[in-house]
Amino acid sequence: MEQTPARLMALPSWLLTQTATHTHRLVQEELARSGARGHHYRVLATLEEFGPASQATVGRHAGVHLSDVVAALNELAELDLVERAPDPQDRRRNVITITPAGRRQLKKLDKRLAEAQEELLAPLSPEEREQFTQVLARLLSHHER
Amino acid sequence: MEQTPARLMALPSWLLTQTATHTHRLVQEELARSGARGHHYRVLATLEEFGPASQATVGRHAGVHLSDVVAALNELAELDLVERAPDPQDRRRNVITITPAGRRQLKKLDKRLAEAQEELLAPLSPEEREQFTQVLARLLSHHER
DNA sequence: CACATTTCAGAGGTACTGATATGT
DNA sequence: CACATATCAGTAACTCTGAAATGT
Repeated sequence: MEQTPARLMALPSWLLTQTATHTHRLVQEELARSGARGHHYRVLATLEEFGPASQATVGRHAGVHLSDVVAALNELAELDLVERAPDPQDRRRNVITITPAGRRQLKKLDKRLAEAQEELLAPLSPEEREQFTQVLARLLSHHER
Repeated sequence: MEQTPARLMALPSWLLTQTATHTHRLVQEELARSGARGHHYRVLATLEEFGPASQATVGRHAGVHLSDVVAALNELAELDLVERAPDPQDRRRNVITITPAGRRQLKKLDKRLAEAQEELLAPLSPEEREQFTQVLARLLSHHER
């Protein structure tokens, strides 16, 4: 990469989105080593933390668009990491449940992601990492309102 | 948006990429108000700061993939914001030059982006903004090596 | 009837791969 | 010949829109 215009280097939005691009690549590579992709982790994490739920609910928790939840669940069900069963209470719904294999996969992915964080934050001291994370959390919650 | 799994909220990579998504949207909306899109600003800024250059050079400075430089320049040339002329020294090359209208557009976009930064960083104090920007710059330069 | 859920088809911006034609 | 440039076609992951079918 050659020199970047000063205008760009001074723009937080540019620094942020560029860093996010690198981060995204790191995360994707780590997940791929366990045969998973972006949405898979979010969906599995949601199911483990909030329990069985309809696809719509899973999507809202996981921040995955409804249209994309379908595809993600197809893939996860294919690998027997989740189960999809009709809800007898409300026949519009499917109830999605994480399987034991899904929990094992989730644990693996947790480790992968821990490594990705390490790579991402490598140049920062522990205090800086903490601060940085806090600031990001504040920004995100502000923009989610 | 409903509650997000704790696992995700604790992941810097997640916070970063999510915030980047919001940021990207902010920036896009601002640029769109002046009829521009992502690559346009980067290309114009590069041309103004480094002077006329070949398409390949522009792309490397602007961080835009060569395949995409072509399309961006087509659009910018269509709007008379840049000029594309064959290089007599090296007949493989086009020399790209920003036009006066291009400079005016760039100034407008600078203002748009300043507003986007303001929105992005709204919850932070001036010192926090400064720190945050510094940390991002360190992370980016680390991952660009 | 209004509304929620699942599903599919497709668009739009970004990043990238690969092939080709042209020229140094 | 190796290499650089400009161009085009197409892939991939992500986010989102719109519409249809089903059910509450």
